[in-house]
Amino acid sequence: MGRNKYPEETVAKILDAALELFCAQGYEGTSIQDIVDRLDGMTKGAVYHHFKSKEEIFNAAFDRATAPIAEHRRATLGAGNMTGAQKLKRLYAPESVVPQIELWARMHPAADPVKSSRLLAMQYQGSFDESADGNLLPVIEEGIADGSIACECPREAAEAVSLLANLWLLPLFRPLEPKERMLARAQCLAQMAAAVGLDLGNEVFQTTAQIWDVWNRAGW
Amino acid sequence: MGRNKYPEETVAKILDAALELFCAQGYEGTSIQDIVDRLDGMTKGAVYHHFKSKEEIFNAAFDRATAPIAEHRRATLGAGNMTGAQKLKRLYAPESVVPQIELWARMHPAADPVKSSRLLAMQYQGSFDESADGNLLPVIEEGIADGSIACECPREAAEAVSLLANLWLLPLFRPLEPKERMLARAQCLAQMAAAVGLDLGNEVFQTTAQIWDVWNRAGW
DNA sequence: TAAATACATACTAACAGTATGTATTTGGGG
DNA sequence: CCCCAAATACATACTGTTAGTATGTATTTA
Repeated sequence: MGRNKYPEETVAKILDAALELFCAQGYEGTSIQDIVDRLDGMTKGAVYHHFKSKEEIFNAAFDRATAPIAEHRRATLGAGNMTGAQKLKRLYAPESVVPQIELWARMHPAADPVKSSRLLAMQYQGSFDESADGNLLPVIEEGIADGSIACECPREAAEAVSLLANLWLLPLFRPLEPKERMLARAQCLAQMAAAVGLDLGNEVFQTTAQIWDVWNRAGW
Repeated sequence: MGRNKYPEETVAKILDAALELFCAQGYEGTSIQDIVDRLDGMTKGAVYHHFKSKEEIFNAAFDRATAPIAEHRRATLGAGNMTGAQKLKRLYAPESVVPQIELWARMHPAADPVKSSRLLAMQYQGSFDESADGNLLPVIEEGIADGSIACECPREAAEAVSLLANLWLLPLFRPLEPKERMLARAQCLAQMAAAVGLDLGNEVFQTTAQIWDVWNRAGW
């Protein structure tokens, strides 16, 4: 194929193919050759010219997919002068969560924790990162500072809520439960969060319902 | 090596070696050859005579290690005529949890979610199984039946508590936090559980402290 | 026009798993 | 108790697939 004048197009193609395959088949279930086969005409040499390992492709593919969504989430928080409590509610409102879910749904992850163990590990690690360096803990602390949130253990509450939201409310690695069960989970999480001073707002239920719709429509 | 009169000894050796390696290096990080190399003189043929795949070795190794502990846990619950609420507390008392933790500590799992992603997936899946088919949900329902527990969403509460206990209170896949942080997590979980009607009892704090000691002594 | 870039081609090493061979034990008939 | 066939417990030698590398070549850039 000679040489492409615009190599970033090649990189984009590689990452698109990789993302889809990693989600559908898992990390171990996807070979570099699988990816190459979707890149009509291209060969492994091209892939290994742009990326030094399968690991790097995996990380780059997910970073690329999730970065704009994280950016959007940050943006909705930054705008206006909201209290910490208001920001917390917005973090779990449909407008913040649904774009992320639509991405996941398009990626068709396998509803099997073992096949998706690598993705699961990412989400697990990500839950701690989200609470520490991401949005959740800072927002809670902001709320404590401005008096809109009363929480005695901000770090712990953030971690627990983040873990449950990412690994329990999101139906990524398990077969989709009936809608009312998912709503019951949301209700349960909201009660638990309230017990440690976090009001997730009533919008979590709309969020959960929309997540379910998206997931159900995607055929899970 | 000819043929062993007592093949179950060979099986035991294989599983012992496999368990240690899978924990220390993860599933993908451990090759069959790694296991064989610890079985002085034995070869791959022996391994594949007793087990049909790496997957099967993995499952057999963990089943073998965890079965007696699960049995012990069941036994402490069965004995005597306790209410559901009392059984629930006992589920998180040191006597129920510490044996399990000592096993994990001996196995030296890697404190890295990605390297241990397969184990993490096991624990994740196991959390749902534990609440559904295992001890937790049945105990809660027993408590509801005998009036000692008032819980509106037993299934959801069981899943949430089980997930947090297994993936957050147990320091399996993340570096060990300072002791006071772990105790704060326990406190936070207890508050959250109480909010959905589950009293985990005061022994969770002793349990958490003992877990920390075991883990710390094991050098994490 | 020389160097850097974007690929392709051809290879290696490690891996899970298989096919097959061989020695030992077991179990049943005399 | 003994003999022998079948089953068992391994060892040896192999295959197919994989991530990754080494190297070659055409195109672009400076």
